[in-house]
Amino acid sequence: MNTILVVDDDPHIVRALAITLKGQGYTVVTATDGQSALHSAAQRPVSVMILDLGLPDMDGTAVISALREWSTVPILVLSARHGSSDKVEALDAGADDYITKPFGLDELLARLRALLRRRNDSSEEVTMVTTSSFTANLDKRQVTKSGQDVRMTPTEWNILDILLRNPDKLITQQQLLTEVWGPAYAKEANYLRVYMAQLRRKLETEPGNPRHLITEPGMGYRFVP
Amino acid sequence: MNTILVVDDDPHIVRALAITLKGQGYTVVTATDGQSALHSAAQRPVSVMILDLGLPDMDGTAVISALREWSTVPILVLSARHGSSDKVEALDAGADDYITKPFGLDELLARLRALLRRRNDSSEEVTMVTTSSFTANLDKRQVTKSGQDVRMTPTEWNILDILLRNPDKLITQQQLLTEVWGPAYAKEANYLRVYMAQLRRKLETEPGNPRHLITEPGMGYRFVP
DNA sequence: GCGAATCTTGACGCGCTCTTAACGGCACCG
DNA sequence: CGGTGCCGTTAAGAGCGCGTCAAGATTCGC
Repeated sequence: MNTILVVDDDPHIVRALAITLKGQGYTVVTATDGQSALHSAAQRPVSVMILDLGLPDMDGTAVISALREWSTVPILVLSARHGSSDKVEALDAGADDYITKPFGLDELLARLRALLRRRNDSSEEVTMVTTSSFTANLDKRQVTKSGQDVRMTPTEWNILDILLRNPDKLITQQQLLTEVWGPAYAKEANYLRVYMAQLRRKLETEPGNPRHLITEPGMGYRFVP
Repeated sequence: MNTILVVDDDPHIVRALAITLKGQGYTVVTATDGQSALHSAAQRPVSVMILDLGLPDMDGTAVISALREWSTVPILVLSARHGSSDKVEALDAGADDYITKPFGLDELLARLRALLRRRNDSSEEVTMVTTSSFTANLDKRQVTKSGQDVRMTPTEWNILDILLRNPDKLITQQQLLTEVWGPAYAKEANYLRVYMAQLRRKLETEPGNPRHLITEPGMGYRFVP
């Protein structure tokens, strides 16, 4: 779940924002001055920081600069000042977006979503699957068996990828054939038999007695970690 | 160098922006309607797209959606409409920022820098790569092999850069072609073969039997340190 | 405007992958 | 006990993808 750090010296605004954001399903952490904001950001992983520039203890751009020393968390700046020099200063200090008060809540939320979206698709989630006989890194498209890299052909990988991303779930033959070869091949169950045998030969310790790439007779296949 | 794609139906604005941006050292490409904007974006790699919502041929959000089908390039929206629903719509369609006209040029440039900064530092972590046969400094764009500097052409470097920044990760042919030549060249696998051979000749100790620039048949290439 | 470096494009041979067919084993059922 | 699907296995031909080379086109620096 995404955690939003809200920093504003006005407790009313903080509370109002917190309620709204929680209503959107975000986890919310708050701070009312620069020092505690930096401290909070260091305490736990934060997805986005919403920062008011008018803080009592330190200048807003100073907070941004300090945070940027060690963190790349997206910063959305709120400010009452409309002057463009303020905006330029904040943005060049390392902020990612800037809204002037008064602002529309829906606009704030939309900009928040934009920041979160970009953050999420740049931070690649590491998808690793390990079993007793092989290890697969779905991100790198790499499979190793007892320390050795296992070469996969495109078709082999396509099938394996689908199965590994759905552990314990039954994948019907039609699903596999449609995903890999296209809808026109939905009845060519032969292909699957050939390639499942190939995959087992490469990945199972005992290909004739598979433990992870399981056949469900009459239905399809299932990957069991 | 960063390439900015400017899209606006008013030629005056396009020219004014182009001059300003070129003055900042950016490479500028322009378009005056949605279709040609999408086409331009597909022709070459673009760092940021500046998009006016009031285009003659298609709705602004439609342009965003169409672009997001295959590209993650940051989009900065310009619009004359102040309504918050317009902003929400554009941002949720996939835009990254939204400025209403009239806007301050310095603010636009600052927001542009913010977008470029995030795009560039999202992948800048490892700058030195060493293998048994060559050493590369990704910051300085310098490669040495057994003490000797190796000259790289721009295209060669672009390819190498992507591979080196993703060690052990399989990069598909489409990814490479899209990043280096632009999405329009996604099927010109010939180019890759020529340039991979070139890179191997320059970097591998045994070009015919590569140890670091590995081909994954039917899929793409992989850099193995 | 000229020369050199770089990029684009086409052709060719080889190896690997995909496709396809045939056969045997197994379980279920009449 | 014989029949019928369904699955696993194997093998072989076809076709495609890759590496390689070379020549023409284009860009870039001087």
